[in-house]
Amino acid sequence: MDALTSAQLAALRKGMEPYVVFNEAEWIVFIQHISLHNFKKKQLFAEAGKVCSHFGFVLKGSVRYYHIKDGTDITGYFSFENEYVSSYTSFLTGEPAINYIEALEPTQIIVISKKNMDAMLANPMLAYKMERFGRLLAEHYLICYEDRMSSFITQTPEERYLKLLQTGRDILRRMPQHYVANFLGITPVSLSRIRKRILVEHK
Amino acid sequence: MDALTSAQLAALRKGMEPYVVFNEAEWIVFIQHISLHNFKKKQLFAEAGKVCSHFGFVLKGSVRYYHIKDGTDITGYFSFENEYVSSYTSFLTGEPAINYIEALEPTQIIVISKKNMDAMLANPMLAYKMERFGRLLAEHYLICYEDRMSSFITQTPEERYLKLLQTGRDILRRMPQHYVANFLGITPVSLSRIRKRILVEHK
DNA sequence: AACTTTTCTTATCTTAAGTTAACGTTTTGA
DNA sequence: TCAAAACGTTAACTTAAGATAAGAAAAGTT
Repeated sequence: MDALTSAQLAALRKGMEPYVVFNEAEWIVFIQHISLHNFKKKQLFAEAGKVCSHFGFVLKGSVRYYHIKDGTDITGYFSFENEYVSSYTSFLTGEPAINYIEALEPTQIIVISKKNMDAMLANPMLAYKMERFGRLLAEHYLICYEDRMSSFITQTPEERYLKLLQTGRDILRRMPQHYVANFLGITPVSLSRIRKRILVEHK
Repeated sequence: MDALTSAQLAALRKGMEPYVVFNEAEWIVFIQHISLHNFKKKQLFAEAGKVCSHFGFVLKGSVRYYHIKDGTDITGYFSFENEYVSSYTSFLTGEPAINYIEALEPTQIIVISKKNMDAMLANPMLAYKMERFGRLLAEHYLICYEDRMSSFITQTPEERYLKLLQTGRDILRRMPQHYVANFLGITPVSLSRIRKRILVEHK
């Protein structure tokens, strides 16, 4: 847990801008509620069975969300720079998480604890903007999930992969293929076949 | 579009209680921004290609969310009494919806238009509580989606069905099976087979 | 009550995904 | 730098889901 540089603070402020804009006085109070954490590769940000009592903003690096089922892990999601990260359900409900979140590389995350988040929501100086921030952030993820859910309902794995080719550059460039496969709801072997099928068809 | 009875207003107030509690003065202003709509069976609440500029609270009846793909419709979700309904992504972004929402029976829905919602968010008397309501409601659906997404990533269709048997009583009791099948991400024929498999195994 | 439509099951056939294992390649880290 | 681990592809086999069609049962309509 280290002090934040002004560049790091600026990155966070910019990352929050679509959701909320603080004035100077508010910002000074706000940044007293945050801290910087450095995660080594494979270090856990959240752990199944434990309450995830914090959420974060990824400054640098990336994280992987995964479940463990029958001894093997299954990747469900990723977060990259300038994205938020948490085991949201656990953070919001206070119940133990059912998934793990790990750093995939050395990763810097600005962390807000549940306790500090609640303190800000209860602080008249910040309450309104924090409610708004929370609303817009939750809505942002709601939209992501709605899109992802409907792709599972209406599309085949192959169609989902083709869509990812168009819109998911970051994931495809930076993630090992077997993680991407899980993310698409299939096995690594199956994704390998789909890729081959596409190669042959489009040549 | 009709006037609301006091019983209907009470139902809404109770339905919002987990998220926000209004005092009398606030409530009087709030209810000036809502209206009651009666939907006949099969009448549309939202339509693909059109912006869904309203959201609602189901007083009575039920609705079905569906996509049309290659000429056939695929059911993605349902809302019942005391639940909220909207093509959220469209409502929140202002872009055309990609899905339809229809009443499955004569259905009463209390409707808030985007315009009125924005007016309340801009009204100092209601702004804070509406932001909070919006946050908690979005978080509620975020949690639902997270749960549903992880079931698609980590479970087989059969496992999803078994889970629905435990927790989805309303859906199973009130929805035709071929809608439930889509909801689980499979075809009606496939669900029929899964049901048979389970029957044989557990006897 | 008679008729139509919807719903569910069943069967057949086709297609694709899961499983396991082997192999070569790349990456990692001690 | 060298051995171990991780990764991606391929193959063979198994299992389950998609597509289509037919028929029975249930629900809805006139």
